[in-house]
Amino acid sequence: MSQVRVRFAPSPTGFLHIGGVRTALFNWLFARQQKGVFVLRIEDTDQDRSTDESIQAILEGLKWVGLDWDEGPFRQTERIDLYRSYAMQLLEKGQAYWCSCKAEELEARRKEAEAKGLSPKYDSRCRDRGLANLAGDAALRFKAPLEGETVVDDLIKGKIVFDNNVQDDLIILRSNGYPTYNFSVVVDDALMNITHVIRGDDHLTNTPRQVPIFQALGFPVPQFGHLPMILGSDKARLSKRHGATSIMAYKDMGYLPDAMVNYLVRLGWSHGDQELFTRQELIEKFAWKNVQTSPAVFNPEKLIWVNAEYIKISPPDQVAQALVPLLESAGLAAEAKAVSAGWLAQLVILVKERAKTLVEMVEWVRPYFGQAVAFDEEAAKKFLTPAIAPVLGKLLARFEAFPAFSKQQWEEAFKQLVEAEGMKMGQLAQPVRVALTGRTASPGLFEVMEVLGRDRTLFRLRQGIDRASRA
RNA sequence: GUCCCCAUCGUCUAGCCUGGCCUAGGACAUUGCCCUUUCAAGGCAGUAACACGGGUUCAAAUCCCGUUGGGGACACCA
Repeated sequence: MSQVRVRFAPSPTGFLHIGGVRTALFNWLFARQQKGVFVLRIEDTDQDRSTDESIQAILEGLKWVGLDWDEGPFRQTERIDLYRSYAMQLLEKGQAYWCSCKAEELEARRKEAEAKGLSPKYDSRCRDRGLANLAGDAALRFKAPLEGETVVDDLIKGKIVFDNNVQDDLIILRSNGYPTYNFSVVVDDALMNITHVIRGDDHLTNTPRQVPIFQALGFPVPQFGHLPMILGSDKARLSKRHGATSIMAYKDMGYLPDAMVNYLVRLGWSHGDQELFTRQELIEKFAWKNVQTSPAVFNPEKLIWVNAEYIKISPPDQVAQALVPLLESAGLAAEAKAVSAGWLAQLVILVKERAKTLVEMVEWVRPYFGQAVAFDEEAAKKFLTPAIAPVLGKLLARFEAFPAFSKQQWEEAFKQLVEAEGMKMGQLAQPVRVALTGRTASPGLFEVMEVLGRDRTLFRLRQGIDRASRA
């Protein structure tokens, strides 16, 4: 068995979307598992819609989710001569012909046929005219087989049979000399020795159009695998109105790349009851037979859960690193710069069980930067009252007696005071929480103090007492 | 309209190929309880599905046919 070679071939007409990432992911997984080659090819033969920014967005997106490619990126626009020469080969062999029908005419005939309830396929009127492209404005059409059937043994869907008589003679070279998708794909997949074409379900009906071209060109036909689509909550194809579809939008929303990969791979693939996988496990356990044949609805809530899990289990320094850009865009650039990576990782540990996304984490982490605390007015009003001020004063005195912070000792001192005052834990804990963090919700008090350190804890306690006495 | 694909809890899915172990399992979400200094996290419990109709068989979620429903494709887009 020769080496597995797969490819991801997006068209650069926008950002890299979630469906594209999933397609790339399955290709990548298979390549890595089989010790094969993952090729990246940019299908930019549509001059009007392709942009360089879009190519950059695709590369950026793939890099973010960690799907590295071994060859490419190849751009089809740099290979135009290649397609032309193969098209000419077909013409010479009599397997293609020039068609002088104008685009508008074809459009009109299609509409007419549809109105009559007929198939909108091309009527092959130029097929046997033996036209030459004298004016240079004809399109080249492939002579599709008129009878028989094309059988595709799909890796995911199994055997699929298409009647050849429903296929029409598709254009392989436009009148402007540019190849069309179905042709350049075949030439490239053949020339790049692609062994397995793994793509979205939406390409399934392109397969019986491409297979005869492989054959006409004398190329071996690769194996095909068609991944079911991703749907929105209304079961319609996933699109902008279902929420963000750009992979990079998820970075901005605070998702971890590993979480995206884990969620996306489980959307259509499973390994028993397992929900969370490391990359290595994914590579080892991936199998076509476990790929779903039916489309899957994208569920943002489960994505959030997966992300929360990854925030909890990923190495804190790694999460901290991913958090930095989010801190920056939240206006905490200077603060993030002022602290050490180690301390930031401590902060992550402090709040990681509470944040489901990095964006949420930014808010959880905000109170721990800087010397002073910013009070939530409502929280301060409710808990930093004149009545509590003297108790906070006593707590401050007890804490000050310790030359250094010790979680056990300080907690002990705190509890003793609560008992001495005849209070309930919460009656003192909440005011202290507000003094320390400015808010009514936070991680455990003594974990907070640990991250804050002795000096800042005492400073903020004084700040809280001051506020309470003036209330 | 034509062609193709698909069909298990609200959602992602296990089970289907190789019928019996399925009183249909797990996860997300949801509900309740527990834990608790707040918010989370966590633990426990609950609600919830084989689209429908025919076959085949001693036996069907599983095999076959049909219906219905959903998706996709029918461009000088990819």
